[in-house]
Amino acid sequence: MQKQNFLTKNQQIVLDLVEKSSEPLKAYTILFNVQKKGIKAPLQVYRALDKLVEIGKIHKIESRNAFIACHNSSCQVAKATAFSICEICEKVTEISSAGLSKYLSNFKDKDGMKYSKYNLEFFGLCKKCR
Amino acid sequence: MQKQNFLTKNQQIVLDLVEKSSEPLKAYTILFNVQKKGIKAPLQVYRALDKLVEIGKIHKIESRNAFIACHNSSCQVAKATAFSICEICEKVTEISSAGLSKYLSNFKDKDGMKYSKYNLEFFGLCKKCR
DNA sequence: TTTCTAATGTTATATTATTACATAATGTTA
DNA sequence: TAACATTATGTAATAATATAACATTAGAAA
Ligand SMILES: [Zn+2]
Ligand SMILES: [Zn+2]
Ligand SMILES: [Zn+2]
Ligand SMILES: [Zn+2]
Repeated sequence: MQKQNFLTKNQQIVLDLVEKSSEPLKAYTILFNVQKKGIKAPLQVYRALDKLVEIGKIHKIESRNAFIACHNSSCQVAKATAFSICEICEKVTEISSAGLSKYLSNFKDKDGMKYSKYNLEFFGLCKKCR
Repeated sequence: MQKQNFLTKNQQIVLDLVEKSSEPLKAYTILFNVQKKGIKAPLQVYRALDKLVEIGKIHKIESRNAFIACHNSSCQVAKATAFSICEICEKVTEISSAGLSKYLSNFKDKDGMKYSKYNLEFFGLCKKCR
């Protein structure tokens, strides 16, 4: 096996695919596309995805059950994520706004809850689809 | 059938259950609990849920695949939602903050995307679980 | 009444995700 | 190195979530 800070074989295979993709990929789409690389079962994909999400290399778009590579060095290891999603073409973009992340990271609700993480998804129409 | 602004029988049955619940309910939990009322199939539940989400009576907690009744009159009919989620006890609370909703509704990204909707989920530990 | 639309009922199936268990690789420490 | 703990893997089976397809019915609209 490998050290913590390196990716294992399956993790690297999955990450390579997700990073090459211009759109969020679903778990079974990933599975289909990595079968030629020796990954045979859903669980192998899900395990790799779990780890990659945990270390912030990819993010899950919850409303789409799909995964996208992180292209935002300032997203604090999967703890603070924001995306824009076009409801027509389904294009997803990771939002990188210092103002937004600062605002949300500092947000306190009235119940005194202590937040360690957030995920924000904006929906609308992208430039092309308007 | 009934007029648009009234709920149909199945919609009302599902809404009643979700409103009575102190926690988000999953679709199949709902199904199980409304079978005595005559709802027999998943699709009947999903159709009711879809409509109730559409009109803002309930919200879907995307990260949990679960549904919660709206307790926030100011949430613009399912267009602007924010929740806090305790990662230990799984308690979910709808956040009702004028400042937050104003900030997010006015948020513009650099790609010039026009947003019509957002969903925000905060994760952390609630008072009790800290 | 006729026609249209939205909701319903029902069956089957698709999609997404996890449990369980056996094995192997690596890290840790004595 | 040997012993042990931890993490990753492989595999099969199954659970959980969600939708497709089609027939029917209730009400709205004209
Ligand atoms: Zn990121
Ligand atoms: Zn678009
Ligand atoms: Zn609400
Ligand atoms: Zn809690």
